[in-house]
Amino acid sequence: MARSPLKRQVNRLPPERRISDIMAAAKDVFTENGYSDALISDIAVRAGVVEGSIYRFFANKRELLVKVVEHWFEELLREDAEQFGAVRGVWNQIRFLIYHHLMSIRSDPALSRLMFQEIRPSPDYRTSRLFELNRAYTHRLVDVVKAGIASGELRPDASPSLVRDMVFGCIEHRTWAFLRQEGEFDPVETADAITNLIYSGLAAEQAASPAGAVIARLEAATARLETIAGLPAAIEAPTPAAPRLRRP
Amino acid sequence: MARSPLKRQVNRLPPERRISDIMAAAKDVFTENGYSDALISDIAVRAGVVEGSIYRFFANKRELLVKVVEHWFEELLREDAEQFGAVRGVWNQIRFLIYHHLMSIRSDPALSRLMFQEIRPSPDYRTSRLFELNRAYTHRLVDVVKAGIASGELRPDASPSLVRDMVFGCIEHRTWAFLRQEGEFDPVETADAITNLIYSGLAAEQAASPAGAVIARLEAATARLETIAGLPAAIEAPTPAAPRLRRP
DNA sequence: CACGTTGGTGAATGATATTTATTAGCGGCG
DNA sequence: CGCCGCTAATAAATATCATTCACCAACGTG
Repeated sequence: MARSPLKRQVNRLPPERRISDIMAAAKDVFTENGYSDALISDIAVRAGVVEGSIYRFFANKRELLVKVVEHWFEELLREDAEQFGAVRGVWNQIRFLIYHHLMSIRSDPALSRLMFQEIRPSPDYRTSRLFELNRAYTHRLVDVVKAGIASGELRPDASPSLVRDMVFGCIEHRTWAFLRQEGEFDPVETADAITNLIYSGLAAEQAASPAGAVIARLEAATARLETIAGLPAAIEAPTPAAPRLRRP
Repeated sequence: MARSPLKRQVNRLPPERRISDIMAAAKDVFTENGYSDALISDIAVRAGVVEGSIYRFFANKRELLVKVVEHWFEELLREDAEQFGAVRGVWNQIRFLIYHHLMSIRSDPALSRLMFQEIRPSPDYRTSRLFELNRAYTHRLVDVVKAGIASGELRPDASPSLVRDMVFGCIEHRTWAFLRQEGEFDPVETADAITNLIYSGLAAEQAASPAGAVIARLEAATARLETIAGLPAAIEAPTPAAPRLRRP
Protein backbone atom coordinates (compact mmCIF):
# COMPACT_ATOMS: atom_id res chain seq x y z
CA MET A 1 0.00 0.00 0.00
CA ALA A 2 2.70 2.47 0.96
CA ARG A 3 4.34 3.95 -2.09
CA SER A 4 8.02 4.73 -2.17
CA PRO A 5 8.63 8.49 -2.23
CA LEU A 6 10.34 8.53 -5.64
CA LYS A 7 11.56 11.69 -7.29
CA ARG A 8 9.36 12.29 -10.33
CA GLN A 9 9.75 14.53 -13.33
CA VAL A 10 6.80 16.58 -14.43
CA ASN A 11 6.21 17.60 -18.02
CA ARG A 12 4.27 20.83 -18.01
CA LEU A 13 3.11 21.93 -21.45
CA PRO A 14 0.14 23.89 -22.75
CA PRO A 15 -2.83 21.51 -22.93
CA GLU A 16 -3.49 21.99 -26.66
CA ARG A 17 0.08 21.05 -27.37
CA ARG A 18 -0.22 17.90 -25.24
CA ILE A 19 -3.50 16.97 -26.85
CA SER A 20 -2.21 17.37 -30.35
CA ASP A 21 0.95 15.47 -29.45
CA ILE A 22 -1.11 12.61 -28.12
CA MET A 23 -3.42 12.58 -31.13
CA ALA A 24 -0.52 12.66 -33.54
CA ALA A 25 1.16 9.77 -31.75
CA ALA A 26 -2.13 7.89 -31.57
CA LYS A 27 -2.71 8.36 -35.28
CA ASP A 28 0.67 6.83 -36.03
CA VAL A 29 0.28 3.90 -33.67
CA PHE A 30 -3.30 3.15 -34.72
CA THR A 31 -2.52 3.26 -38.42
CA GLU A 32 0.60 1.17 -38.02
CA ASN A 33 -0.86 -1.57 -35.85
CA GLY A 34 -4.62 -1.34 -36.09
CA TYR A 35 -6.82 -0.56 -33.13
CA SER A 36 -6.61 -3.66 -31.01
CA ASP A 37 -2.88 -4.12 -31.41
CA ALA A 38 -2.13 -0.51 -30.64
CA LEU A 39 -0.75 -0.10 -27.14
CA ILE A 40 -1.58 2.86 -24.97
CA SER A 41 1.92 2.59 -23.55
CA ASP A 42 3.32 2.91 -27.07
CA ILE A 43 1.23 6.00 -27.76
CA ALA A 44 2.30 7.50 -24.45
CA VAL A 45 5.98 7.00 -25.19
CA ARG A 46 5.74 8.53 -28.64
CA ALA A 47 3.77 11.49 -27.36
CA GLY A 48 6.34 12.05 -24.64
CA VAL A 49 3.86 11.61 -21.83
CA VAL A 50 3.09 8.93 -19.34
CA GLU A 51 0.20 6.47 -19.78
CA GLY A 52 -2.00 7.95 -17.12
CA SER A 53 -1.82 11.40 -18.71
CA ILE A 54 -3.68 10.18 -21.76
CA TYR A 55 -6.69 9.47 -19.58
CA ARG A 56 -6.73 13.08 -18.47
CA PHE A 57 -7.72 14.14 -21.98
CA PHE A 58 -9.48 11.08 -23.36
CA ALA A 59 -11.92 8.90 -21.53
CA ASN A 60 -10.51 5.68 -22.94
CA LYS A 61 -8.71 4.10 -25.85
CA ARG A 62 -11.78 4.04 -28.07
CA GLU A 63 -12.55 7.73 -27.59
CA LEU A 64 -8.99 8.48 -28.58
CA LEU A 65 -9.47 6.55 -31.79
CA VAL A 66 -12.70 8.34 -32.55
CA LYS A 67 -11.14 11.74 -31.99
CA VAL A 68 -8.26 10.91 -34.30
CA VAL A 69 -10.54 9.79 -37.10
CA GLU A 70 -12.92 12.70 -36.57
CA HIS A 71 -10.07 15.11 -36.95
CA TRP A 72 -8.99 13.52 -40.22
CA PHE A 73 -12.52 13.40 -41.57
CA GLU A 74 -13.17 17.05 -40.77
CA GLU A 75 -10.07 18.10 -42.67
CA LEU A 76 -11.19 15.99 -45.56
CA LEU A 77 -14.64 17.53 -45.64
CA ARG A 78 -13.32 21.06 -45.41
CA GLU A 79 -11.06 20.90 -48.42
CA ASP A 80 -13.49 18.77 -50.38
CA ALA A 81 -16.42 21.11 -49.82
CA GLU A 82 -14.95 24.17 -51.45
CA GLN A 83 -13.88 22.23 -54.52
CA PHE A 84 -17.29 20.65 -54.89
CA GLY A 85 -18.92 24.06 -54.80
CA ALA A 86 -17.20 24.92 -58.06
CA VAL A 87 -18.46 21.91 -60.00
CA ARG A 88 -21.45 22.49 -62.25
CA GLY A 89 -23.79 20.00 -63.86
CA VAL A 90 -25.30 16.78 -62.57
CA TRP A 91 -23.09 14.44 -64.48
CA ASN A 92 -20.01 16.41 -63.61
CA GLN A 93 -20.91 16.43 -59.93
CA ILE A 94 -21.54 12.71 -59.72
CA ARG A 95 -18.23 12.00 -61.32
CA PHE A 96 -16.51 14.45 -58.98
CA LEU A 97 -17.95 12.88 -55.84
CA ILE A 98 -16.88 9.42 -56.90
CA TYR A 99 -13.44 10.56 -57.87
CA HIS A 100 -12.88 12.37 -54.61
CA HIS A 101 -14.05 9.53 -52.47
CA LEU A 102 -11.56 7.30 -54.23
CA MET A 103 -8.86 9.90 -53.72
CA SER A 104 -9.55 10.21 -50.03
CA ILE A 105 -9.20 6.48 -49.61
CA ARG A 106 -6.00 6.39 -51.59
CA SER A 107 -4.48 9.36 -49.84
CA ASP A 108 -4.73 7.79 -46.40
CA PRO A 109 -5.64 4.13 -46.65
CA ALA A 110 -4.88 3.36 -43.04
CA LEU A 111 -7.24 6.03 -41.73
CA SER A 112 -9.98 5.09 -44.17
CA ARG A 113 -9.60 1.59 -42.93
CA LEU A 114 -10.04 2.62 -39.32
CA MET A 115 -13.11 4.60 -40.29
CA PHE A 116 -14.80 1.84 -42.27
CA GLN A 117 -13.72 -1.23 -40.41
CA GLU A 118 -13.32 -0.14 -36.84
CA ILE A 119 -15.61 2.80 -36.19
CA ARG A 120 -18.57 2.32 -38.46
CA PRO A 121 -19.33 -1.21 -37.24
CA SER A 122 -19.52 -0.13 -33.62
CA PRO A 123 -22.97 -0.09 -32.09
CA ASP A 124 -22.94 3.54 -30.98
CA TYR A 125 -21.86 4.82 -34.37
CA ARG A 126 -25.30 6.10 -35.23
CA THR A 127 -25.25 8.56 -32.38
CA SER A 128 -21.73 9.77 -33.03
CA ARG A 129 -20.44 12.93 -34.62
CA LEU A 130 -18.71 10.85 -37.28
CA PHE A 131 -22.04 9.43 -38.30
CA GLU A 132 -23.35 12.93 -38.88
CA LEU A 133 -20.26 13.98 -40.78
CA ASN A 134 -20.37 10.92 -42.97
CA ARG A 135 -24.05 11.42 -43.52
CA ALA A 136 -23.51 14.94 -44.75
CA TYR A 137 -20.69 13.71 -46.93
CA THR A 138 -22.67 11.03 -48.71
CA HIS A 139 -25.86 13.04 -48.75
CA ARG A 140 -24.40 15.36 -51.33
CA LEU A 141 -24.82 12.57 -53.84
CA VAL A 142 -28.45 12.19 -52.86
CA ASP A 143 -28.97 15.90 -53.46
CA VAL A 144 -27.26 15.77 -56.81
CA VAL A 145 -29.43 12.90 -57.94
CA LYS A 146 -32.57 14.67 -56.78
CA ALA A 147 -31.54 17.77 -58.69
CA GLY A 148 -30.82 15.67 -61.75
CA ILE A 149 -34.25 14.12 -61.56
CA ALA A 150 -35.83 17.52 -61.16
CA SER A 151 -34.01 18.84 -64.19
CA GLY A 152 -35.02 15.83 -66.24
CA GLU A 153 -31.48 14.63 -66.81
CA LEU A 154 -31.94 11.52 -64.67
CA ARG A 155 -34.70 8.95 -64.63
CA PRO A 156 -37.61 10.17 -62.53
CA ASP A 157 -38.13 6.76 -60.95
CA ALA A 158 -34.57 6.37 -59.67
CA SER A 159 -34.14 6.15 -55.90
CA PRO A 160 -31.52 8.71 -54.82
CA SER A 161 -30.61 6.81 -51.69
CA LEU A 162 -30.18 3.60 -53.62
CA VAL A 163 -27.83 5.37 -55.98
CA ARG A 164 -25.88 6.59 -52.97
CA ASP A 165 -25.59 3.08 -51.55
CA MET A 166 -24.62 1.67 -54.90
CA VAL A 167 -21.91 4.22 -55.55
CA PHE A 168 -20.31 4.28 -52.11
CA GLY A 169 -20.74 0.56 -51.60
CA CYS A 170 -19.12 -0.11 -54.92
CA ILE A 171 -16.20 2.15 -54.13
CA GLU A 172 -15.56 0.43 -50.84
CA HIS A 173 -15.74 -3.03 -52.31
CA ARG A 174 -13.41 -1.98 -55.07
CA THR A 175 -10.88 -0.57 -52.68
CA TRP A 176 -10.90 -3.32 -50.11
CA ALA A 177 -7.94 -5.07 -51.60
CA PHE A 178 -6.13 -1.77 -51.61
CA LEU A 179 -7.06 -1.12 -48.00
CA ARG A 180 -5.33 -4.37 -47.17
CA GLN A 181 -2.23 -2.78 -48.66
CA GLU A 182 -2.27 -5.07 -51.62
CA GLY A 183 -2.36 -3.60 -55.06
CA GLU A 184 -3.04 -0.21 -56.55
CA PHE A 185 -5.86 1.50 -58.36
CA ASP A 186 -6.19 4.50 -60.58
CA PRO A 187 -8.82 6.86 -59.16
CA VAL A 188 -9.56 8.50 -62.48
CA GLU A 189 -10.01 5.27 -64.35
CA THR A 190 -12.06 3.74 -61.55
CA ALA A 191 -14.25 6.81 -61.20
CA ASP A 192 -14.97 6.79 -64.90
CA ALA A 193 -15.84 3.13 -64.93
CA ILE A 194 -18.21 3.48 -62.00
CA THR A 195 -19.84 6.61 -63.32
CA ASN A 196 -20.27 5.02 -66.69
CA LEU A 197 -21.91 1.90 -65.30
CA ILE A 198 -24.27 3.74 -63.00
CA TYR A 199 -25.15 6.04 -65.81
CA SER A 200 -25.97 3.61 -68.55
CA GLY A 201 -26.72 0.39 -66.74
CA LEU A 202 -25.96 -3.10 -67.79
CA ALA A 203 -28.56 -3.85 -70.38
CA ALA A 204 -27.54 -4.17 -73.99
CA GLU A 205 -29.09 -2.05 -76.68
CA GLN A 206 -32.83 -2.22 -76.84
CA ALA A 207 -32.53 -3.94 -80.18
CA ALA A 208 -30.91 -6.92 -78.50
CA SER A 209 -33.61 -7.45 -75.89
CA PRO A 210 -37.04 -6.25 -76.85
CA ALA A 211 -39.19 -4.97 -74.06
CA GLY A 212 -41.66 -7.81 -74.28
CA ALA A 213 -39.03 -10.46 -73.90
CA VAL A 214 -37.44 -8.80 -70.89
CA ILE A 215 -40.70 -8.41 -69.11
CA ALA A 216 -41.58 -12.00 -69.79
CA ARG A 217 -38.26 -13.09 -68.33
CA LEU A 218 -38.82 -10.96 -65.30
CA GLU A 219 -42.22 -12.39 -64.64
CA ALA A 220 -40.86 -15.88 -64.94
CA ALA A 221 -38.13 -14.94 -62.50
CA THR A 222 -40.61 -13.59 -60.01
CA ALA A 223 -42.72 -16.68 -60.14
CA ARG A 224 -39.72 -18.92 -59.76
CA LEU A 225 -38.32 -16.98 -56.86
CA GLU A 226 -41.41 -17.59 -54.86
CA THR A 227 -41.15 -21.27 -55.46
CA ILE A 228 -37.45 -21.68 -54.96
CA ALA A 229 -36.86 -19.49 -51.98
CA GLY A 230 -40.02 -20.51 -50.18
CA LEU A 231 -41.15 -16.97 -49.52
CA PRO A 232 -43.68 -16.78 -46.74
CA ALA A 233 -47.11 -16.03 -48.07
CA ALA A 234 -47.12 -12.78 -46.14
CA ILE A 235 -44.55 -11.32 -48.47
CA GLU A 236 -46.23 -10.57 -51.72
CA ALA A 237 -44.76 -11.31 -55.06
CA PRO A 238 -43.30 -8.09 -56.37
CA THR A 239 -45.64 -6.06 -58.49
CA PRO A 240 -44.47 -5.99 -62.04
CA ALA A 241 -41.21 -4.48 -60.86
CA ALA A 242 -40.09 -4.50 -64.42
CA PRO A 243 -36.81 -2.92 -65.21
CA ARG A 244 -37.90 0.38 -66.57
CA LEU A 245 -37.18 0.13 -70.20
CA ARG A 246 -36.10 2.98 -72.33
CA ARG A 247 -39.31 2.97 -74.26
CA PRO A 248 -42.11 1.43 -72.28
CA MET B 1 3.45 -23.32 -6.17
CA ALA B 2 2.02 -26.44 -4.67
CA ARG B 3 -1.49 -27.05 -5.92
CA SER B 4 -4.12 -28.27 -3.58
CA PRO B 5 -5.13 -31.86 -4.41
CA LEU B 6 -8.78 -31.00 -5.04
CA LYS B 7 -11.26 -33.56 -6.20
CA ARG B 8 -12.19 -32.72 -9.77
CA GLN B 9 -15.01 -33.80 -11.97
CA VAL B 10 -14.22 -34.87 -15.46
CA ASN B 11 -16.63 -34.44 -18.30
CA ARG B 12 -15.93 -37.14 -20.82
CA LEU B 13 -17.87 -36.79 -24.04
CA PRO B 14 -17.27 -37.76 -27.66
CA PRO B 15 -15.04 -35.09 -29.19
CA GLU B 16 -17.48 -34.15 -31.97
CA ARG B 17 -20.15 -33.51 -29.42
CA ARG B 18 -17.84 -31.28 -27.39
CA ILE B 19 -16.71 -29.41 -30.47
CA SER B 20 -20.22 -28.74 -31.63
CA ASP B 21 -21.25 -27.71 -28.12
CA ILE B 22 -18.42 -25.23 -27.99
CA MET B 23 -19.16 -23.90 -31.44
CA ALA B 24 -22.83 -23.48 -30.68
CA ALA B 25 -22.06 -21.64 -27.47
CA ALA B 26 -19.46 -19.53 -29.23
CA LYS B 27 -21.92 -18.61 -31.93
CA ASP B 28 -24.37 -17.37 -29.34
CA VAL B 29 -21.85 -15.40 -27.35
CA PHE B 30 -20.17 -13.87 -30.39
CA THR B 31 -23.43 -12.81 -31.96
CA GLU B 32 -24.76 -11.40 -28.74
CA ASN B 33 -21.73 -9.41 -27.69
CA GLY B 34 -19.53 -9.03 -30.74
CA TYR B 35 -16.06 -10.50 -30.97
CA SER B 36 -14.04 -8.36 -28.62
CA ASP B 37 -16.65 -8.30 -25.87
CA ALA B 38 -17.22 -12.03 -26.02
CA LEU B 39 -15.60 -13.82 -23.09
CA ILE B 40 -14.00 -17.21 -23.41
CA SER B 41 -15.16 -17.89 -19.89
CA ASP B 42 -18.72 -17.17 -20.94
CA ILE B 43 -18.46 -19.51 -23.90
CA ALA B 44 -16.99 -22.19 -21.67
CA VAL B 45 -19.82 -21.96 -19.17
CA ARG B 46 -22.50 -22.17 -21.83
CA ALA B 47 -20.82 -25.09 -23.53
CA GLY B 48 -20.57 -26.89 -20.21
CA VAL B 49 -16.80 -27.16 -20.37
CA VAL B 50 -13.96 -25.42 -18.67
CA GLU B 51 -11.96 -22.61 -20.26
CA GLY B 52 -8.85 -24.65 -20.83
CA SER B 53 -10.79 -27.27 -22.75
CA ILE B 54 -11.61 -24.83 -25.51
CA TYR B 55 -7.92 -24.52 -26.27
CA ARG B 56 -7.71 -28.24 -26.78
CA PHE B 57 -9.87 -27.89 -29.90
CA PHE B 58 -9.20 -24.35 -31.05
CA ALA B 59 -5.86 -22.61 -31.13
CA ASN B 60 -7.26 -19.33 -29.87
CA LYS B 61 -10.28 -17.09 -29.68
CA ARG B 62 -9.94 -15.84 -33.23
CA GLU B 63 -9.75 -19.34 -34.72
CA LEU B 64 -12.90 -20.18 -32.85
CA LEU B 65 -14.64 -17.22 -34.44
CA VAL B 66 -13.43 -18.18 -37.88
CA LYS B 67 -14.62 -21.76 -37.48
CA VAL B 68 -18.05 -20.59 -36.37
CA VAL B 69 -18.46 -18.28 -39.33
CA GLU B 70 -17.04 -20.85 -41.75
CA HIS B 71 -19.58 -23.36 -40.60
CA TRP B 72 -22.43 -20.91 -41.16
CA PHE B 73 -21.14 -19.82 -44.54
CA GLU B 74 -20.74 -23.39 -45.75
CA GLU B 75 -24.33 -24.19 -44.86
CA LEU B 76 -25.41 -21.09 -46.69
CA LEU B 77 -23.50 -21.99 -49.82
CA ARG B 78 -24.76 -25.53 -49.87
CA GLU B 79 -28.43 -24.73 -49.85
CA ASP B 80 -27.97 -21.73 -52.09
CA ALA B 81 -26.05 -23.65 -54.72
CA GLU B 82 -28.69 -26.18 -55.58
CA GLN B 83 -31.35 -23.51 -55.88
CA PHE B 84 -29.19 -21.39 -58.11
CA GLY B 85 -28.61 -24.32 -60.43
CA ALA B 86 -32.30 -24.30 -61.28
CA VAL B 87 -32.47 -20.68 -62.33
CA ARG B 88 -32.31 -19.97 -66.05
CA GLY B 89 -31.63 -16.77 -67.91
CA VAL B 90 -29.18 -13.98 -67.23
CA TRP B 91 -31.67 -11.52 -65.88
CA ASN B 92 -33.29 -14.13 -63.74
CA GLN B 93 -29.96 -15.23 -62.32
CA ILE B 94 -28.79 -11.74 -61.42
CA ARG B 95 -32.01 -11.09 -59.62
CA PHE B 96 -31.74 -14.40 -57.81
CA LEU B 97 -28.21 -13.74 -56.57
CA ILE B 98 -29.14 -10.32 -55.25
CA TYR B 99 -32.26 -11.64 -53.59
CA HIS B 100 -30.42 -14.48 -51.90
CA HIS B 101 -27.63 -12.33 -50.60
CA LEU B 102 -30.22 -10.09 -49.02
CA MET B 103 -31.97 -13.10 -47.57
CA SER B 104 -28.79 -14.51 -46.08
CA ILE B 105 -28.11 -11.21 -44.34
CA ARG B 106 -31.62 -10.95 -43.04
CA SER B 107 -31.77 -14.52 -41.86
CA ASP B 108 -28.77 -14.16 -39.59
CA PRO B 109 -27.79 -10.52 -39.28
CA ALA B 110 -25.40 -11.07 -36.42
CA LEU B 111 -23.38 -13.68 -38.28
CA SER B 112 -23.30 -11.62 -41.46
CA ARG B 113 -21.99 -8.83 -39.36
CA LEU B 114 -19.19 -10.94 -37.94
CA MET B 115 -18.28 -12.08 -41.43
CA PHE B 116 -18.21 -8.66 -43.05
CA GLN B 117 -17.04 -6.45 -40.24
CA GLU B 118 -14.84 -8.68 -38.17
CA ILE B 119 -13.35 -11.32 -40.42
CA ARG B 120 -13.10 -9.74 -43.83
CA PRO B 121 -11.16 -6.74 -42.59
CA SER B 122 -8.51 -8.86 -40.90
CA PRO B 123 -5.10 -8.91 -42.53
CA ASP B 124 -4.87 -12.66 -43.05
CA TYR B 125 -8.30 -12.89 -44.63
CA ARG B 126 -6.90 -13.27 -48.14
CA THR B 127 -5.23 -16.54 -47.27
CA SER B 128 -8.19 -17.98 -45.41
CA ARG B 129 -10.73 -20.56 -46.37
CA LEU B 130 -13.51 -18.02 -45.93
CA PHE B 131 -11.87 -15.84 -48.53
CA GLU B 132 -12.05 -18.69 -51.02
CA LEU B 133 -15.64 -19.50 -50.13
CA ASN B 134 -16.69 -15.90 -50.44
CA ARG B 135 -14.82 -15.60 -53.68
CA ALA B 136 -16.67 -18.53 -55.15
CA TYR B 137 -19.92 -17.10 -53.84
CA THR B 138 -19.52 -13.69 -55.46
CA HIS B 139 -17.82 -15.05 -58.54
CA ARG B 140 -21.10 -16.55 -59.68
CA LEU B 141 -22.26 -13.06 -60.49
CA VAL B 142 -19.13 -12.45 -62.51
CA ASP B 143 -19.84 -15.61 -64.48
CA VAL B 144 -23.42 -14.65 -65.07
CA VAL B 145 -22.41 -11.26 -66.38
CA LYS B 146 -19.81 -12.79 -68.66
CA ALA B 147 -22.38 -15.19 -70.02
CA GLY B 148 -24.82 -12.33 -70.52
CA ILE B 149 -22.25 -10.42 -72.48
CA ALA B 150 -21.47 -13.45 -74.58
CA SER B 151 -25.14 -13.96 -75.39
CA GLY B 152 -25.55 -10.31 -76.30
CA GLU B 153 -28.05 -9.59 -73.54
CA LEU B 154 -25.65 -7.35 -71.65
CA ARG B 155 -23.44 -4.54 -72.83
CA PRO B 156 -20.20 -5.91 -74.22
CA ASP B 157 -18.12 -3.19 -72.57
CA ALA B 158 -19.39 -3.81 -69.05
CA SER B 159 -16.81 -4.92 -66.50
CA PRO B 160 -18.08 -8.07 -64.77
CA SER B 161 -16.00 -7.50 -61.67
CA LEU B 162 -17.23 -3.94 -61.37
CA VAL B 163 -20.79 -5.18 -61.56
CA ARG B 164 -19.97 -7.61 -58.79
CA ASP B 165 -18.56 -4.88 -56.58
CA MET B 166 -21.45 -2.59 -57.32
CA VAL B 167 -24.08 -5.17 -56.51
CA PHE B 168 -22.56 -6.64 -53.36
CA GLY B 169 -21.31 -3.28 -52.18
CA CYS B 170 -24.74 -1.81 -52.63
CA ILE B 171 -26.39 -4.64 -50.76
CA GLU B 172 -24.08 -4.29 -47.82
CA HIS B 173 -24.47 -0.55 -47.60
CA ARG B 174 -28.20 -0.91 -47.81
CA THR B 175 -28.32 -3.44 -45.04
CA TRP B 176 -25.93 -1.72 -42.65
CA ALA B 177 -28.69 0.03 -40.79
CA PHE B 178 -30.41 -3.30 -40.50
CA LEU B 179 -27.25 -4.98 -39.27
CA ARG B 180 -27.27 -2.48 -36.42
CA GLN B 181 -30.65 -3.91 -35.51
CA GLU B 182 -32.46 -0.79 -36.51
CA GLY B 183 -35.20 -1.04 -39.05
CA GLU B 184 -36.31 -3.67 -41.47
CA PHE B 185 -36.10 -4.22 -45.17
CA ASP B 186 -38.02 -6.24 -47.69
CA PRO B 187 -35.64 -8.50 -49.63
CA VAL B 188 -37.90 -8.81 -52.64
CA GLU B 189 -38.49 -5.11 -52.98
CA THR B 190 -34.85 -4.28 -52.38
CA ALA B 191 -33.66 -6.91 -54.84
CA ASP B 192 -35.97 -5.56 -57.49
CA ALA B 193 -34.86 -1.99 -56.94
CA ILE B 194 -31.19 -2.93 -57.18
CA THR B 195 -31.66 -5.15 -60.19
CA ASN B 196 -33.64 -2.48 -61.90
CA LEU B 197 -31.05 0.21 -61.30
CA ILE B 198 -28.09 -1.88 -62.36
CA TYR B 199 -30.03 -2.97 -65.41
CA SER B 200 -31.17 0.32 -66.79
CA GLY B 201 -28.84 2.85 -65.26
CA LEU B 202 -29.54 6.32 -64.10
CA ALA B 203 -29.72 8.28 -67.30
CA ALA B 204 -33.04 9.61 -68.45
CA GLU B 205 -34.55 8.69 -71.77
CA GLN B 206 -32.42 9.51 -74.75
CA ALA B 207 -34.98 12.05 -75.78
CA ALA B 208 -34.36 14.03 -72.66
CA SER B 209 -30.59 14.22 -73.07
CA PRO B 210 -29.33 13.90 -76.60
CA ALA B 211 -26.04 12.17 -77.06
CA GLY B 212 -24.23 15.27 -78.17
CA ALA B 213 -25.15 17.22 -75.08
CA VAL B 214 -24.13 14.43 -72.73
CA ILE B 215 -20.77 14.00 -74.32
CA ALA B 216 -20.16 17.72 -74.22
CA ARG B 217 -20.95 17.73 -70.52
CA LEU B 218 -18.64 14.84 -69.94
CA GLU B 219 -15.74 16.52 -71.69
CA ALA B 220 -16.25 19.63 -69.66
CA ALA B 221 -16.25 17.52 -66.53
CA THR B 222 -13.02 15.84 -67.47
CA ALA B 223 -11.28 19.12 -68.10
CA ARG B 224 -12.52 20.57 -64.84
CA LEU B 225 -11.48 17.58 -62.78
CA GLU B 226 -7.88 18.05 -63.77
CA THR B 227 -7.94 21.64 -62.68
CA ILE B 228 -9.87 21.24 -59.48
CA ALA B 229 -8.36 18.14 -58.08
CA GLY B 230 -4.82 19.03 -59.02
CA LEU B 231 -4.10 15.73 -60.68
CA PRO B 232 -0.40 15.07 -61.05
CA ALA B 233 0.69 15.36 -64.64
CA ALA B 234 1.63 11.71 -64.66
CA ILE B 235 -2.01 10.68 -64.51
CA GLU B 236 -3.54 11.28 -67.84
CA ALA B 237 -6.90 12.81 -68.32
CA PRO B 238 -9.37 10.04 -68.95
CA THR B 239 -9.92 9.21 -72.55
CA PRO B 240 -13.40 10.23 -73.63
CA ALA B 241 -14.81 7.88 -71.06
CA ALA B 242 -18.19 8.71 -72.39
CA PRO B 243 -21.16 7.01 -70.88
CA ARG B 244 -22.00 4.52 -73.55
CA LEU B 245 -25.21 5.77 -74.97
CA ARG B 246 -27.98 3.59 -76.19
CA ARG B 247 -27.53 4.74 -79.72
CA PRO B 248 -24.03 6.07 -80.27
C1' DC C 1 -5.21 -55.67 -11.73
C1' DA C 2 -1.03 -52.60 -12.28
C1' DC C 3 0.27 -49.06 -15.36
C1' DG C 4 1.00 -46.04 -19.12
C1' DT C 5 -1.44 -42.81 -21.94
C1' DT C 6 -4.88 -39.57 -23.26
C1' DG C 7 -7.26 -35.71 -22.56
C1' DG C 8 -9.71 -32.66 -19.09
C1' DT C 9 -9.11 -29.55 -15.39
C1' DG C 10 -8.75 -25.21 -12.92
C1' DA C 11 -5.38 -22.51 -11.08
C1' DA C 12 -1.33 -19.71 -12.57
C1' DT C 13 0.66 -16.50 -15.84
C1' DG C 14 1.11 -12.62 -18.79
C1' DA C 15 -0.37 -8.81 -21.25
C1' DT C 16 -2.83 -4.51 -21.15
C1' DA C 17 -6.29 -1.02 -20.30
C1' DT C 18 -7.76 1.71 -16.58
C1' DT C 19 -7.69 3.70 -11.77
C1' DT C 20 -5.63 5.77 -7.90
C1' DA C 21 -2.68 7.61 -4.29
C1' DT C 22 0.77 10.76 -4.42
C1' DT C 23 3.56 14.67 -5.56
C1' DA C 24 5.46 18.68 -8.54
C1' DG C 25 4.88 23.11 -9.68
C1' DC C 26 2.07 27.19 -10.30
C1' DG C 27 -0.35 31.17 -8.54
C1' DG C 28 -2.65 33.76 -5.03
C1' DC C 29 -2.34 35.77 -0.54
C1' DG C 30 -0.46 37.27 3.68
C1' DC D 1 9.12 37.20 -0.48
C1' DG D 2 7.60 32.93 1.27
C1' DC D 3 3.88 29.87 2.52
C1' DC D 4 -0.14 27.24 1.09
C1' DG D 5 -3.67 25.30 -1.42
C1' DC D 6 -4.96 23.64 -5.93
C1' DT D 7 -4.46 21.53 -10.26
C1' DA D 8 -2.41 18.49 -13.22
C1' DA D 9 1.00 14.90 -14.04
C1' DT D 10 2.98 10.85 -12.47
C1' DA D 11 4.12 5.97 -11.47
C1' DA D 12 2.50 2.28 -9.34
C1' DA D 13 -1.49 -0.64 -8.37
C1' DT D 14 -5.49 -3.02 -9.95
C1' DA D 15 -8.74 -5.35 -12.96
C1' DT D 16 -9.79 -7.94 -16.82
C1' DC D 17 -9.15 -11.44 -19.82
C1' DA D 18 -6.76 -14.67 -23.07
C1' DT D 19 -3.67 -18.29 -22.84
C1' DT D 20 -0.67 -21.82 -20.64
C1' DC D 21 0.55 -25.54 -17.57
C1' DA D 22 1.25 -28.90 -13.95
C1' DC D 23 -1.52 -32.32 -12.39
C1' DC D 24 -4.74 -36.05 -12.26
C1' DA D 25 -9.24 -38.98 -13.55
C1' DA D 26 -10.58 -42.32 -16.50
C1' DC D 27 -9.84 -45.58 -20.05
C1' DG D 28 -7.56 -49.30 -22.33
C1' DT D 29 -3.95 -52.75 -22.51
C1' DG D 30 -1.10 -56.66 -21.23
